[in-house]
Amino acid sequence: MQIKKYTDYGLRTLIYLATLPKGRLATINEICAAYEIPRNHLNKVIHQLGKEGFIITRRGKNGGFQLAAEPAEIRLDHVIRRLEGDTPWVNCHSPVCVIEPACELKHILAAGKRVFYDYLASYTLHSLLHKRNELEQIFSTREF
Amino acid sequence: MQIKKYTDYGLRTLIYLATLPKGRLATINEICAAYEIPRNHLNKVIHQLGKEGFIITRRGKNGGFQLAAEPAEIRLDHVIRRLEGDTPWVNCHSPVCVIEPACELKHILAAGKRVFYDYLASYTLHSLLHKRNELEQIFSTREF
DNA sequence: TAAGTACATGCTTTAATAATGCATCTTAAT
DNA sequence: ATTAAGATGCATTATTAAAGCATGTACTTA
Repeated sequence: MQIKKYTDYGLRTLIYLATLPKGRLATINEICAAYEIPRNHLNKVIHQLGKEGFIITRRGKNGGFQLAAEPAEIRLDHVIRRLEGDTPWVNCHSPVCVIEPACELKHILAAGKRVFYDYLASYTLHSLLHKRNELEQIFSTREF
Repeated sequence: MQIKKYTDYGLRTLIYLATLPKGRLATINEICAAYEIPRNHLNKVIHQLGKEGFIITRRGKNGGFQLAAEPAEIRLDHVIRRLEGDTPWVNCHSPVCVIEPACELKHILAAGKRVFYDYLASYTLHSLLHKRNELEQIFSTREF
């Protein structure tokens, strides 16, 4: 039970973007450098963030990406659900569980999962910027 | 984000035990057979269930194990927390995340995790026995 | 319009961890 | 003593996430 690095990288990307002046594009290289994370993996994360509509990407020279909405409009439950994948937290098939039709567990865990995401729904990207000044300082001391 | 088979096997074991008449011991072999799951893995699960005090194990000939308490006294949050391991749902170290000191994410996810387990705390092993008759029937048609 | 730079895409490989297998030990009943 | 049960530790396999690599496509700018 732990979110994937993939999801983590996505959230970190959004945090980074939120600290930039509006309209300024960031690049994949810039974010790899800032967080010291591998470009190839981040590549895929950025691509999905774009597909899901959390960021707007632009190809070509002087391309890059920026937030598609205000930080306060980007809900954490949405981001994590999409990046993490929204599968059940218990797998009753493959291999099949013989008591599956009589078993309540999947329903309880599904409800628990809902409760978890409902809680996250009260937070947005903006909630992650509480120490925005510190974040900016960390990033500023890392860029070339 | 999915519970481990290990945890799943533990829950299934408890469900099986709860359908037995009080005082009757089950064996690892019996449960592997009932669920068609590998003995070696279950072995470790049973051992931990005993260590954690959810079941009482007895070695030696005619040994086995039984529930250590009434189903209604065995809380699902306790069982899952122990079997699943109670680590944070996001890993900010190894490798270290450069914004860790300024980042709110871990606190929000930790709170979400608490909300999840608080929800599970309203359920017990008894909650999993809603279709007890069906469960017993499934088991009875599987035993030798 | 050619060159360069950025994201997009698909495939392959590696790493991490869960799951399983195997051997042996310990305990208890008969 | 023998047998049957869980306990324990190490080795192996399977699964999946993570990372690497190669190349395609879009867009800017000289």
